[in-house]
Amino acid sequence: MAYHHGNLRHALVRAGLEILDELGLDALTLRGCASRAGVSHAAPKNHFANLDALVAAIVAEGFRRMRDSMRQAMAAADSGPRAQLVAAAEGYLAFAEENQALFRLAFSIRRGDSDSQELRAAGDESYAVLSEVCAPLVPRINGMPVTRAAVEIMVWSYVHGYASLAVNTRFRRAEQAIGRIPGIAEAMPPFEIADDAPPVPPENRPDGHRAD
Amino acid sequence: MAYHHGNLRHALVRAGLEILDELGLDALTLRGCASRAGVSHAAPKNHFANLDALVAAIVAEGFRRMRDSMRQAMAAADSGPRAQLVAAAEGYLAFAEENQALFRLAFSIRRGDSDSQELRAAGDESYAVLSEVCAPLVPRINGMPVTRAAVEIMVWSYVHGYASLAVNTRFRRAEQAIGRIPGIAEAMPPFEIADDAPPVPPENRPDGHRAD
DNA sequence: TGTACATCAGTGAACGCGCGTTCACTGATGTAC
DNA sequence: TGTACATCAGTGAACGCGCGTTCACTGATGTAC
Repeated sequence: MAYHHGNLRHALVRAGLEILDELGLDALTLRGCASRAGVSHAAPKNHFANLDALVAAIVAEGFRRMRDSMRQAMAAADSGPRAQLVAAAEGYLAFAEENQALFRLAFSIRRGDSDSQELRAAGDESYAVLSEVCAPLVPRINGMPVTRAAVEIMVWSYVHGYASLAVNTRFRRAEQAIGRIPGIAEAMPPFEIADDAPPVPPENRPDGHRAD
Repeated sequence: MAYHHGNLRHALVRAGLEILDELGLDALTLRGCASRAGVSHAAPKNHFANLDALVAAIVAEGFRRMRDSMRQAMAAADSGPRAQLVAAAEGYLAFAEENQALFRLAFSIRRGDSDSQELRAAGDESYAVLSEVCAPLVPRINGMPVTRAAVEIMVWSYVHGYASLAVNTRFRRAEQAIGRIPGIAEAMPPFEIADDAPPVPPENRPDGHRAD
């Protein structure tokens, strides 16, 4: 390998993802990433100011993969709103199960105003999928109108909670007895679905993910 | 302070809880707990074989406090099954919000067959509350019968997901716009409630929390 | 087209830090007689 | 009731480890002329 790496920044993120996958969260260090990328342990300094910056880049890539996982499941499913909602949920869950350490990391780092542009954008892109599949849901609970944000939070809470428990606890036996993401298809949304609902344009979506 | 501490084990757990609360997860070390408990850093060895053992004891205490938080909310609520379910959910959420680092820790440590008896018991006690308030829910979704475990997982996923997102992300503005735990009262459970349902005896409860 | 030179992205040794752990020790406690 | 002694729960110094960070350096790259 040449003295100049070529794309060390990207290689470090890749190394970090591999380390998370193979060795877990505790093994994610600057030195470890550098070593796996085949450079000296001081080299990352040229691309990331500190470990937090590298972690942010890794998590951003995680959010993009999560988005891709949802999109992929959606592409393989029927095009109806309900099928798309279910598919997005299953993509979310699949990502969590296949990238456990990354999933945990993504939802345990402190997000703040100082987040990198990249991290914000990746998080938003992932959330946008959820928002999109929630769009056909009529924002009304038992006849009472609610906000779109409320609809999204309810769906997100359910899917995220299920994924989180699946990754962090051991209720697998019970899960197998009842099928994946029970109720998301038939019962979870107490919402009606307007099958011909137009998608909500991005600028009208609540930014629940970053709201505060 | 005497040479013999008296109840160093308990003091170390207490110290750990304080450290979590004040300094966060990263600051939770054997040395830190020892220091805060006012003993030398080698002293914990007499009570905990290693950091994991201390963490297990801390998390066990966390689960007991979580149980207490739910019980307390339930005691302050109406006695009807629906009110009790909502109260338990709010107790769960309140615990998560008031003990963020502890909540994260409790659901991020690897649980396994080697878990201490204390940790298992505490986790079960906490889960038992959830199981109890789910007991009046008729295990049927859209007319289709499901297992009790499925009911519990659906409710738990929703409540846990909401708590988890509230702690780990920033959707507070949206939350305030729609009220706490939206839908748990009116809509979350797609289950009928049998108001005169007898509580499920413990031995018949699925052990979803530790299922595998 | 070739040369000089500034800039960039690496190297590798060194540093200090806090961590868990070990170990010989010592003071306090409690029990046997 | 007093004494001997085993046991227990601490102390404090020392160790090695991996971490992030610093710093003088050097090899590679690309641009000006």
